[in-house]
Amino acid sequence: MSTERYNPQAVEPRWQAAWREARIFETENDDPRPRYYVLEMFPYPSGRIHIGHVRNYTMGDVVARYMRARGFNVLHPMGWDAFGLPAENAAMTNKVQARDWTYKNIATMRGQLQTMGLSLDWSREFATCDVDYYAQQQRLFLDLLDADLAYRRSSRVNWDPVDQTVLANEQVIDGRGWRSGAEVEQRELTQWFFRITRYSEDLLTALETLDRWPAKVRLMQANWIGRSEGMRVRFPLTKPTAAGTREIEVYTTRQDTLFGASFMALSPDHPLAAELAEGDAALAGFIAECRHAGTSEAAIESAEKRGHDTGLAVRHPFDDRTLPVYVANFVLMEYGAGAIFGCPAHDQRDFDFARRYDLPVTPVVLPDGVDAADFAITDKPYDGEGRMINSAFLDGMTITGAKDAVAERLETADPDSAPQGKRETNYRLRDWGISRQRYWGCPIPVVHCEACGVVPVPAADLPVELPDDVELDRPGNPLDHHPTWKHVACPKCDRPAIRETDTMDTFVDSSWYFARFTAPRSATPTEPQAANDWLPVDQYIGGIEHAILHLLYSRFFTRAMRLTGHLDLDEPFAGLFTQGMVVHETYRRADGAWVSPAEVQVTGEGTNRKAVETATGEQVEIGPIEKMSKSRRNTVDPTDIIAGYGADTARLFMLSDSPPDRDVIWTEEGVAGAHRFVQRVWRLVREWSDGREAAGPPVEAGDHPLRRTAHRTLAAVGDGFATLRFNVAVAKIYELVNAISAAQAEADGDPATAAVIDEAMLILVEIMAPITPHLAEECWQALGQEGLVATRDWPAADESLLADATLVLPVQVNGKKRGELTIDADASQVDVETAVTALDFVQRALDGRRPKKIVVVPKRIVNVVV
RNA sequence: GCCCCUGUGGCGGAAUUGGUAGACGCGGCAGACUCAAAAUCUGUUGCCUUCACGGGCGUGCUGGUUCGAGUCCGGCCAGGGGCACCA
Repeated sequence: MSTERYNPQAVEPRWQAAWREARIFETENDDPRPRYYVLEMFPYPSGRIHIGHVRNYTMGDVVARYMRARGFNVLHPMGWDAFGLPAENAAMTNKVQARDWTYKNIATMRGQLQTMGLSLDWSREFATCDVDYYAQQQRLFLDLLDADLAYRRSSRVNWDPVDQTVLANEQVIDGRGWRSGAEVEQRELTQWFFRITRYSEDLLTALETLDRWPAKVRLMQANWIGRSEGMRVRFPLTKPTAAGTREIEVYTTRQDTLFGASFMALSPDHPLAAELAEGDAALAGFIAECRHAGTSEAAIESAEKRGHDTGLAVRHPFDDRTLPVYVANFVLMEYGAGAIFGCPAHDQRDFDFARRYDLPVTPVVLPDGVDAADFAITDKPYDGEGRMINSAFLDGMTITGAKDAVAERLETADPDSAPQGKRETNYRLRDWGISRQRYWGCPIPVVHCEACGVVPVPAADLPVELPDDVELDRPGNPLDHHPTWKHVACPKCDRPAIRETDTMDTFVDSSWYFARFTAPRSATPTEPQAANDWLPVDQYIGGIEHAILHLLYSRFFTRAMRLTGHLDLDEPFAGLFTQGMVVHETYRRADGAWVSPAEVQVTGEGTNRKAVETATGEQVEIGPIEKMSKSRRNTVDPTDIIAGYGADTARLFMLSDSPPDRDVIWTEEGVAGAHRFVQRVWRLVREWSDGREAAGPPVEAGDHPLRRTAHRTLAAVGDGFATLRFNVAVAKIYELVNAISAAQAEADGDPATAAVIDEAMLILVEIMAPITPHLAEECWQALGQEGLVATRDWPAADESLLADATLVLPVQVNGKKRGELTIDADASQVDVETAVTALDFVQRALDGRRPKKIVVVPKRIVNVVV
């Protein structure tokens, strides 16, 4: 008798249709079961799904299917992050509309996702470029404006003079525009911002409540927010400037080192620097030079600490010294006070500056255990702990003590003058600039009127729709040079006015989509009840590359939506999982051209592995394993894999072996291995069901080790799914299959054993269903079961089978394993000690002496110390 | 420069969270079936030593805590990631 091979091409579409017809994945908001919201970061519709999507959505799908089996009303939606620059570029290159290109891609990718057999609620699907979606986003913008969380200000931006557009920092490569190649200028432009800094402290402290987030992501966000405690200190100038400036305010976190100060430095953008430059051509030149300096990483790293002496001086607050005032290229206007005092002995940057300009270096912190006479700062500043020296009333204090003492004194004003300083907490986090001079994004719904200023578009006039007929061939903002679009009547005074032509950063779109999924057709941005019921997302899954931007913006936006009454919670994602990338080795021809894996034949082992280009027979070099990318041509098309092996094989492979948060190396052998397992399970099930009659009529399941294995596997796999340790769950499933095969080989027609195998088979199929859902349905049917596995409740593991009646305990002598002890599971500590002492090898080791100690760890191990 | 993570067989990795290191898979080796191949099945597979029973070593290196360390602590080495003039 031969069993046909499992044919995924025929089987998978059939079950996908069955699920669709039964509408089992469409979720109702008023379902009485407890809720569970699983979400994977929605894709950008670039054209085709890639293998990273397959991994991401498979993980989410296993969680969704598992939680559904556990009795939850599961929300598992899908949508499209559909605005963005690639659509504009494609439109330009291919002479199509950005909209058409985007929706065509969405259709393609939806079809591809549907071949994966995902348990998605497609009835809630939307794209962020749907007018319905961005109309609601415009309402949110108006609410944020109202709440003073959105505002306009002038800001320095990267400006590409050829494309005539603002570029994000990520789009500036070595000081040049990534597309045009033109040298990027710093330009002062009026931009829209979201006031994320209002929540700096809250966004930081609330990280502690996110206990189901990776520690790494929380740490990255904490560093990004960058809280530091210090103080503002005012230094009086020895004489007022011509324009009447009398003092300089600085920010410092090291007020303890005040007695080590040897200079003051202003940012080139500091108002006082500008004031002085009016009468000082050399200074004006220096400032211009600073502004011109590159903003690329390399430029900053190699930039020397340089300054320009203004000739001014300030008085030290605690002694009668004066300090020279410089304008220095390394001081940022955006942070603190835009001015610092320099303490060269204890700060690398200040040290470099002092060496260059020959300023004094006075140590004021003495490391513990070092003699003051032996301590000198020679080639490196000291930034560690210690006690204060050379610091008058601070001498002998710790750094912390000195910080408090200085703050105390500076904050306490003389009766007839203002305090000289004030404690202040600063954050690295900046407000979020959302203006983009782009076409394919959500229009910012305001109008500029000469008489009335910035006027919000009235809610009744929303949405502000994007026009279809834009010219993308000209440089600059297509909305700005559209002939009619921007010309409107002022909503306030009805006189001719101009629409805002900037659109919103696409990160705004993805900052609230998870809330929209809870009521995707609502006429308001959310239905607060639905949002509050579903949110926070119980399990969010996506790439680590969004650790800061998307995840921080979403946390801010949730707070903003709470303030404006759209939902009532702070944290959008209760559980976060960051999955690793899919990587593949690279192949390169002698002429340097990359060759795709599909065009290569690899043979041999280890160092003898060779790759040959199939078409030419030419040997190609096997390069390092890298993230799949178009430029390296080391991508694998999921469509080919699914067409060749089936979705279940692709899904199984993605979850096998590699822990889900680590990178997985895509190999042909690995995929083939997963496919072999799919075939093996099918063969096992088919042969069993075909031969089942021979095993006799069903009887009570016998007491067979397979029963224990099956129930333990059931418990372990459920646990693996719940904790997203899919690779371990898969290994346990393999073990169960091995155990069933072995039991089957020995069963030999025994009806009691056959009944145990029957039970184990059903458990196997049910625990595999979340991973390989099509195979599971097919097996379920082959085993003569009714209905769909997809709608089955997760089977309950029999607790009594999870523990053994008899244990085999490892026995150590002096911490080294020397043998085993077989004993009843409920044996007492004394029983175990007695039994262990009687063992041959223990007797030999004791050699007549009494053991010094016997350590018995219940149900685990025994250690005899002699 | 600062901060963080990781290091286990030929490879991906597991280890009940301080308790039998190497589960499971890939690869290898040996065998069965076959005219042959594919597919499938069985056995074996950390290193050294021994005819064998057995013994020794072994989780990057090094020291420590402990009856017991892959797991905890100190120092070092290597690889990866984040931030980057943030005062």
